[in-house]
Amino acid sequence: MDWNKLADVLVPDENVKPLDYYEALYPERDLPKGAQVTRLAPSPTGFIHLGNLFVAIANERIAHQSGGLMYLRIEDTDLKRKVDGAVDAVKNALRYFDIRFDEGAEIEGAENAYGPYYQRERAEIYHAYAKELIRQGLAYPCFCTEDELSALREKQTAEKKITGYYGEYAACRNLSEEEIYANLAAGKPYVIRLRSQGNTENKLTFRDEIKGDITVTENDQDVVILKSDGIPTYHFAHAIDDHFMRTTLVIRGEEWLASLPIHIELFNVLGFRRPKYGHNCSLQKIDGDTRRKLSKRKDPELSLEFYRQEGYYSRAVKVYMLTLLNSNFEEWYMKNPETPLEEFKFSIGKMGKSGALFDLNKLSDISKNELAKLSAEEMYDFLFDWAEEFGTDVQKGYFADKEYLLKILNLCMGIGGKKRRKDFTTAKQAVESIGYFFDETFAPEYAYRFDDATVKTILSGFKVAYDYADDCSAWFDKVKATAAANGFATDMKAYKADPTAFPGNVSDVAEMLRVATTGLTNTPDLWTIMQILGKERTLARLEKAISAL
RNA sequence: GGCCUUAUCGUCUAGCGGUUAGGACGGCGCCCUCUCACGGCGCAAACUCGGGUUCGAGUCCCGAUAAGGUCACCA
Repeated sequence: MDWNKLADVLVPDENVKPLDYYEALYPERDLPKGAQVTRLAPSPTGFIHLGNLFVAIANERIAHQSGGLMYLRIEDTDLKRKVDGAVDAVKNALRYFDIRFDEGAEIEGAENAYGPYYQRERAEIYHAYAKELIRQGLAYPCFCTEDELSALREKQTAEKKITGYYGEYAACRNLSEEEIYANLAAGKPYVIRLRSQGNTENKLTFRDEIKGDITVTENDQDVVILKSDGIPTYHFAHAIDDHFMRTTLVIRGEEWLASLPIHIELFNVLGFRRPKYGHNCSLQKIDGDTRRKLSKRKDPELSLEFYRQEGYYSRAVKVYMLTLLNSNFEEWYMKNPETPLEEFKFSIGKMGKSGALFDLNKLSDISKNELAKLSAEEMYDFLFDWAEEFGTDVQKGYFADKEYLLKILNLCMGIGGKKRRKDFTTAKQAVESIGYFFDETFAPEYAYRFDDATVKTILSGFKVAYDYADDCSAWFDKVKATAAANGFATDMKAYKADPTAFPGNVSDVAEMLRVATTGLTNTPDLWTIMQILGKERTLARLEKAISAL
């Protein structure tokens, strides 16, 4: 058989150059010893997953910490799944979480010497190597149809054989020259398959940077390397791209572990040195009573977009990812709350070996703490940005009077007090929680723990006494006076000694006032709220509450 | 089902032959307190089950069980 001729017929690409050309075009990178070249290789499906971020952070940390670099490669070999704007979504997500890549898709300039970074634009390179494999008799055309393939799979399943295209089942593996050209002449579509030299009887130990030593068997599947449209499959593109982009370390999801034998064989057959691999466990979630990996299809609420919409503070999400990624991060962060995250010594060896369950509680806790570090101005900006994109029109209106809002934020964040409050978890929640400061969203559902008559006299009594000019203690004296006038205890010790001697205490009176002015039982300091609200509005709200009784 | 991987409080985990099995989130209780928070203190809460090896096993070995991943012209 004339393999050279067959290669030219099967992979007609006039741009293909000799193999040396590519080696020279993409030379070894000149980096310090130990520097790692990592990559982010999303497929542009338009869905940015929390898992993508998880892996991205690990890749980014290791690259930059080692003095190396991380690049962005778009794996767009599957036309069917491609979604417009998906690359922008990836870039936006990376920017939102402040994950920098050094070269790759959409970056202009000389530093992009290892491009192109869109796989579809790299067809020439894949073709060059596919042809080479054909010439060496290590790849061949396969004319099997989808139906034939699924029939084969069913047969194998029925016979309890391992499914797939291999050995005796590889129908096109040993087609004669005449048969091949006859099929070609008949216009049958074909793919290019690897002629696997492996044997599953042979096991080898593979060292994974995350999981440690694992046993893998040789690949014996004649996997497709070039699809019928001439575009490579993931496996083939992976081997070629990570070789020529000079990747030193591939951190990817553990779903790739199963295809590692294929990749090992491909690297061998192509004569490339393999990068190191770290297979990262996927995040899981509880689904009913089983836990499973987060799935794009089933868990839209775990897309990164979800976190943006809810207004999670990006740094909080990042910190949470880091605590899951490296178990010693949390302790480090507690000791070094002010130190830049980049100074944490990220260790690939400390990455967990089993999948973690995503814990929204923990994220909320981290969010509160992160948000409590902001100044009122920073909080204003954060909330403003969120509201602009996701808020209601009324909520957008909150930002019209910046001075007013800043006062509210200072109060709700406990700025100026001994301790910061931690009332805010997300932008959405924060904006909703301050709604009572605005008449448009002040919609109280008065719920008192005392009978209407009592509440009415207390509210009325306080309203008469209230003076906007009172300072905090004068104001509270009036609260106490109102309480006393109605027989309520003003001395908590006395009240606690004998609660039955009083109808209630000052705290109950304060709660009535709080409910009347805010509609809520939980708010920051009431006196300050009244100060912010202003005299007119405070009085109006008291009046409204009284007349509602 | 085959193959690979994993197995410590509800969750994330520390542990790397001798520990009262530690921390964080969540839960609960107490204190502080005009409310709510914040903060402080405390409580409950775990080594999947069998066999070995060893003076001694959460830690090493072997099984069982369970869970996860994967078996495409998708990545």
